Amino acid sequence: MQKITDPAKDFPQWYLDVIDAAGLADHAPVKGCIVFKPYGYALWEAVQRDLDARIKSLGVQNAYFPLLIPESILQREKDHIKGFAPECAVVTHGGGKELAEKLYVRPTSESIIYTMFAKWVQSHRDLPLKLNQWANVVRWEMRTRPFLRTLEFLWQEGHTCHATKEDADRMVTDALQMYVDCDRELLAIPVLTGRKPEHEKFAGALYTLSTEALAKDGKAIQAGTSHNLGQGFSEAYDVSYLDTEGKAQRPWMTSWGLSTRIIGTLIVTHGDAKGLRLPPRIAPIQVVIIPIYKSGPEQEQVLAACRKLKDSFTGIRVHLDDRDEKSPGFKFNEWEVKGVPLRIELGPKDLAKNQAMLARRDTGAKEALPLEALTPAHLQTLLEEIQSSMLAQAQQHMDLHTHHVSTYADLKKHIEGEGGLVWAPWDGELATAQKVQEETKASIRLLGEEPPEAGAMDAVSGKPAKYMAVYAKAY
RNA sequence: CGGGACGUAGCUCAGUUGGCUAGAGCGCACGGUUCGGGACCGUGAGGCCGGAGGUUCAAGUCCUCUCGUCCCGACCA
Repeated sequence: MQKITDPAKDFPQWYLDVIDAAGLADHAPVKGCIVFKPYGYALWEAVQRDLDARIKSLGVQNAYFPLLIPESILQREKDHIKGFAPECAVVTHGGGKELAEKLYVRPTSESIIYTMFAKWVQSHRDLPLKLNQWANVVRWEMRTRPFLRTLEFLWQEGHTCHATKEDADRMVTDALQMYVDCDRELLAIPVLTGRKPEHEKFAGALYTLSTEALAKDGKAIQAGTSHNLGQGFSEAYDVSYLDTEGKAQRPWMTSWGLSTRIIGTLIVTHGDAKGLRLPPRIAPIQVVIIPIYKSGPEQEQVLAACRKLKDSFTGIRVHLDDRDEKSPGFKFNEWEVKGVPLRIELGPKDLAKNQAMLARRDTGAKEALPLEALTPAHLQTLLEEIQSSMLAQAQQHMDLHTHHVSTYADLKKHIEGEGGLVWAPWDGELATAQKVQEETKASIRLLGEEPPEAGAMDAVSGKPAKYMAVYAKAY
């Protein structure tokens, strides 16, 4: 197995090494696409299980819409098509013949879903209509990297239709909170939330809310986003309903999504020089048991003890690595690369003392424990402790790399130094944001909920500030 | 799509001014000895040198085109 590049020396190479060494994904024979290997797909399945339950608890039902969207349908919302057309894959032939109308491979599904909403929504009694789909989408990105940006990616996209702006606003914030909860509780990823500036919002949206995580290299990553689409899509797709007074009304739409990019976010949030580190709640294997023995009678004794231990761990995702051809040292390293939170080592010396060694992946701490103390309850407690410890570590990293500045010099200093999230007053002008982006590569990730202090000036332009903005280099 | 680096065994790479039968380490298969932090010995399998075209008596090596990967930009989840 290959050695992993030191993340301090070459973070991008470290990222690729971890994906390879941990067996998460492989390059596909298609430009910009990856194959999810079973261990990597298991992570996505865990996200799906967790998020699907949360989505349903918001009263949203799952449905599925076609992959291919007729050009005429995609074109109906002007801003939307303008934003997405340049990065779409287009099907021009089918059945050996050129198609009369081109079919777009969905880059997102607003257009086709709202075309159906137009049929399904007639009365105020049909609202709210709340659907979600788990799907793949294609966006022809110029630059790709595994999980973080691929031509085809997997995600869920929620689409809802409401009678009032207030209802839609509530849906948008509920969806965003759902992502915050999933990020924090399942993935132990702390996130910052806020509104995107006008020039960064979703094509065709009224406004966009997003969650931003912070990678270990100081770059920001969007980890879940939620849009209030206003009435523009209702207009474009001719969705209307009759209110209680029999008057035709335009409903309000929302859409929100979280993609397989979250797996990349997981890697760059928690990974270390030894490889992947997985928070217990998402880990496909939470505890790995490694037997240690010389060939001979002790082999079967040790293995029997390991099996007994494994069988006693009900409710825990446990794996017994009983491969005879690999040495214990090899196994220690392999499971550390794969990020398994807890390791139990059991050998003849332990057996003689009726104990086992217990090692934590998050801290590296190792301790001897009597076998009778290795109960499922004890392990569960420990796994929960690791879960919260990993969230705390990530939160600490984010806090340490969050700065508030009032001068452009300080903004530059932080961005060009260790990176991170930099709060600065912003005058709301696109030109100011562009100047910063050109000179520092940092963009405005989101705007704070609170307005700037009275009299605060933009750190760059010197004009009166309208917002508190978070600048960062981003993935 | 612009700039840079690179495509030789599953992986990482070596291969001299173009020259004879293309190499190493790791991994893989088999046998044996091992097993408390990536074990060791032996044997073996595995290559139209990314692809196409060209120059040449002769191309992994030189030229052109093309496809792909990685990095840095612009675009974006």
